[in-house]
Order: sequence, then structure tokens, then C-alpha cells
Amino acid sequence: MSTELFLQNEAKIAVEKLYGVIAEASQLQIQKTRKEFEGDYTLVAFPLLKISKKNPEATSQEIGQYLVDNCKQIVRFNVIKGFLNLSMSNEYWAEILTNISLTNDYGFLPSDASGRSVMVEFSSPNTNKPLHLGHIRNNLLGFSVSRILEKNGNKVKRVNLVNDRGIHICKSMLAWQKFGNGETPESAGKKGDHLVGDYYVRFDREYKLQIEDLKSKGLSEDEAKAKAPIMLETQEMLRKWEAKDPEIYTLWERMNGWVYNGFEKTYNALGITFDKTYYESQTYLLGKATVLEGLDKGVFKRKDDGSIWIDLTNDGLDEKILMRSDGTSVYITQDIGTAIQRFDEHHLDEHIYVVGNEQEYHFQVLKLILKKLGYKWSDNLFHLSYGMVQLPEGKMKSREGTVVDADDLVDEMVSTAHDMSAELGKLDGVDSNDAAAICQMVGLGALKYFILKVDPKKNMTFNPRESIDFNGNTGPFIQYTHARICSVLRKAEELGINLPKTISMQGFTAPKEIELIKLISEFPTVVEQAGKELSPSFVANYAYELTKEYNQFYHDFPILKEEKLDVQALRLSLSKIVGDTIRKSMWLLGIDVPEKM
RNA sequence: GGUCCGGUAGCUCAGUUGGAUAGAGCAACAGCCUUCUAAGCUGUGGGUCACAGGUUCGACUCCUGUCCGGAUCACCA
Repeated sequence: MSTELFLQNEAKIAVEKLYGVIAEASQLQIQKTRKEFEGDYTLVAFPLLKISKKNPEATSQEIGQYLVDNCKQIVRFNVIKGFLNLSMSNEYWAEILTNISLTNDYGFLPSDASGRSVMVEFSSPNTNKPLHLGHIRNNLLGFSVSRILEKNGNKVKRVNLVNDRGIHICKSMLAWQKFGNGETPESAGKKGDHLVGDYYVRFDREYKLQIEDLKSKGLSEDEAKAKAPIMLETQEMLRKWEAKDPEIYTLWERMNGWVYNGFEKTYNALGITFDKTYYESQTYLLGKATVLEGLDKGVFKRKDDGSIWIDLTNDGLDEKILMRSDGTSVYITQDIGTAIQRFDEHHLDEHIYVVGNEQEYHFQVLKLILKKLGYKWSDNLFHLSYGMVQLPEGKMKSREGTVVDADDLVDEMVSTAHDMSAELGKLDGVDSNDAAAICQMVGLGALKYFILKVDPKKNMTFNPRESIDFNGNTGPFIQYTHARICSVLRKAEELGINLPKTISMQGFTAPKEIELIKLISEFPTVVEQAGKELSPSFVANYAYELTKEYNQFYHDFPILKEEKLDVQALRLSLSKIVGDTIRKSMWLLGIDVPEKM
């Protein structure tokens, strides 16, 4: 039980004994005491005035006195205005710390604890261009949220839905066919996803030229766009693909294969894995039967041209098309089918889609349609909608070449980590393999932390130069502190100093130690909160706060050099547990921590 | 135009059932390594929490309106 809950209970008893009224939980507000006042936790008196019928000071005074007299864990109190500040006993904190050190994976629940099964879909790349900064946010969020949900006691399945078909895929195929001269990733010395991306850009260039050409011949913009020969050819290619034309199909498989090899490298570099990968080419026909069923049930209606629609105007939305007049399906048709299939096959309790906020409307519609079709689980579909990543100059635009490429960015972060480590002399005498591993960890740590510390739903600005920071509120700062702690623990072992089994209250010498225990004891609540809100930023900000607090402690107090043994024991235990908590927090973010750096 | 999201220090961000004098980092300046890792620690300066009303003992937080920015409302995905 957290200290907040404990105190809330004690305060409830106090209020009942003193005033004969059982207070509501909402009237018993416990919060951490602000640093400038003495005390650990604070009871806010204002909501209780109606019960006590006394002024804030008198009410606080009475409750404080009662608690000190009747609760051995509370040893002191002071009242400032309407705030009752309570101090817990050293024995209480020693016991908390002992319990934490004896608890396996403190703050983490086993994955069957909730009995719930959750699917998280994220990444969902197109196979016509390489991953960029926007995908990085998506991948990091999806992966971290999966881990957070797992440690909240859920069974989690990470899935990727690859958009491997459609007109945009044909564009890069056609451009390669026309202008590629048989170029391959090997012959070009390029990652496959980058090579294919180049042809996607090439298509666009060609397309624009043809549009201009047609316009100069008197066609309107729209006509030119529709009649450009290269576009007509692409549409023809898509028809052939759908008819499984052998030549087109082979080309498609070949080029997608290049892209998958490229993606795999990027995922590996980022440390991202999936339990299952779905391909749209295998799922895009799903949902059609459901749409026809819905038509029979009268949930949908058919227009004169044969297209099928749902009218959502009564729900504050618009009309939405579900099947084209030629009988082909649109994007949402597939999502309807996929969702039904996944809930049937995997007995899911929840499904989370990690997709950018530009698709909020889409998921709103999807949930509503499934609800109208009678699927009760539609309430358990969540769109984890995250904001855009912008550059200082504004939005990234692939056509203007302002996108930040994922591979380039990772490389740049790692090489900066390398430069900085070398400059600081951190790599002196370190084995070159170890050094490379450390720089990898640090560079990626900087990038991942930078992105995950921001509330997912907010847009964020990424400055390629300034964002590569390794001091202050950054991943490397947290990693560094972990390495420091490891160093202390190594030294302790060398000196034959063992970690104590239980912590003695005599060891407390400073409020800083209690401050640290307080923070560590909040870890389970942080994990829970992050899971509830699907927000890794809670964990990131917590890790930073804990780290900062520990560094102050480390700076001000000797650990191994402390001569009083019970004090030394406490500080060593505390260091160990802080290190563990940092590592676990960072693990939840998908960030590795080094033992040396 | 309708709907949704955001606006907090020069910059990047915290601030969660409404609580005390709104916090960090970066950048700037000034200190601290014969002592467990200085990628650290300490200090200084920096704010009309977009604006105006309202609710209340108390509002960055809740409500209404206005302004600004973004997203979205395709027989695209």
C-alpha cells in the first residue's frame, strides 16, 4: 500500500473519531509536502471544514495531534495555513526500503496478473519509402507502451501492419521499371528501402513534368493530373497486380523484399521487435462480407451507383463510404475486417492502435461502425493518437527533401555519442567493442528519451542540432547516473562490503535519504499511471526526477567512505535500489543502460 | 464553416481527481575535481500560465466567449 493511501485511511479514522463523520475519499486529500516545508506528506484541511465546523488551522491542529497520538508511524506535524504537514518515522521508511529491496521486480506485475490480453498495433510503414522521424516516434511509443502494459499485468501482443500494396506502391515500381536499368540495393550500395524511396521520388518528379506539359497544352490542373500517362500506367499496373499478373507480382515481391531488408536493419538499430507482422496484401479484402451483412441489417445503405455508405450525421459525423461503386473496398473496410478477425482469433480484451493524430476521425468512425454492427468490444478499441514531429522550419515534407531520415538520425546520434565520449576521455582504456556498444546505447538513449519524455498527444519540435544533447534532462544523464551507481557497487564488492538484508533506522542521517525512498516507493504508481494513460512520458519524467535527486545525494554524502557501518549500509542499499529503479524505468522506455560510460 | 487537439521563461518541455510563493533542462553568467565516474553538483538572472469573463475559501488546472497555431471532415491511406 502506498503511503498516500495509508495516510488517507488514518486521516479518515481521525476525522471519524474527532467529528463523528465518515469523510469521503475526495475530502481526504493527501499530497507530497512541498520541499520548502517540513514534512513528508500533507493533508489539505479545506475540504474537511464542513465536517469539523472549525477554521482550517484548528482543524489541522486537531487532526495532526490525533494522528501523532494514535499512529506510531507519524511522529511530527506542523500546520501552515490550511495545510497539515506530517512527518513519518524513520522506522517507517526503513521498513519501506527493506520491503522494496526484498520484493522481486518491485513495481512490475507478472504478465498474467490482470488476466487481460491486449494487442498493440504500431509502426505500420508503407513499403515505398524509408522510415523517417515521424515513424520513429510511432515505433518508440508503441514499443514502450507495450512494455508498460506488460508490466501492468497484461498479456501483450505487438503487431505491425505493413502497407505493402496500393497505388503508391505501384508508383515506385513503375519508376524503377522505367528508369531503373535493373538497379538493385547491391549494385547501388544502398539500403533497399532507400533505393525504393528514391524511385518513389523519381515518379513524383516525372509526374509533375507531365502535368506541366499537359497544362501547357490547354488542359486544366485536374484533367492533367488524371490524364498524365505515367499515372495511367500506374493505375494499369495496380489492376494487373490485383489480377495477380505474374510479371508485376514478381516485381512487387522483389522490391518489397528489398524494403523489408532495409526495415529490418532500422528496427534492429532501434531495438524494436514485433510478435506478428500483418501484410495488407493479405488483409485488404477482409471486411467486404461484413459490409454486405451490414447492408442486409440496414445499418448501411446502397446508393444508386452501387456504392455503400453509412450515415453518421446523427452522431455528429458525416456520411462515410465503405465500398466503392465498382465493388472495391476502401481503407476503413479493411480495418473493420481486421479488427473482427483479431478479436475472434486472439480473444482480445483491448486493442490499441498507435497512429498519428491526423487519423483521429478515422478511428472515431471505425469504433462507431463496429458498435452499430453490434460488436460490444468496440468500446475496447483505443486510438493512441500522437502529435506530429515538426522541424524548427515547420512540417517535414518528403517532396521538399526536408524529412529527417530514421537511419541517418540514428547514425548521427551514435557518432555524436562517440565524439563526445572521446572528447571527455571516457573511452580511454576501454575495449573497442565495449566502446562501440556504449556509444550505441548512449546515442540511442539520447534520441529515445528526447522523444518519449514528451506527452504523446502533443506536437513536438525536433531540432536536429540542438536536440542532440547529452546533459541535463536527457537520456545520457540518466544512463550516466546508472553507470555511476554500478561503479559504486563494483567498488563495494571489491572491498568486500555486502548489501545488508534489512535496513536499520539508525542509518538515516539526512532528509535526502528519505526523499529518495519516498520517490522509489512511488514507482509502482507511476507504472500504473503510465499504463492507464498510455503515456511513457510519465515514466521518463519520473526517471529524471529520481536521477536528479540521486545525483544530489551522491554529491553531498559519502557512501563507501562513510565510516559508520549502518549509515554505509543504508546508503549502499539505497544506491542499489535507485540503480534498479532507473534501469527498470528506462527498460519501460526501451532504453538500455550501461554499467560503465 | 463543423469537429478535435494545443498555447506555461529566449528555446525544449514538466506541472492528473482544483491547493501553499508556477518547476526543470538548454542557452548566458559565477563557483566546485589530492575524496566512491565533473556526461556531475551549487548559485544568479529570466513568467500578465494567449486574452477576457465566470464558478470557489482557493484556478495553469473546471465552465463560457475571443484570438493564435495544428489536425480533420475524399469512391486516398
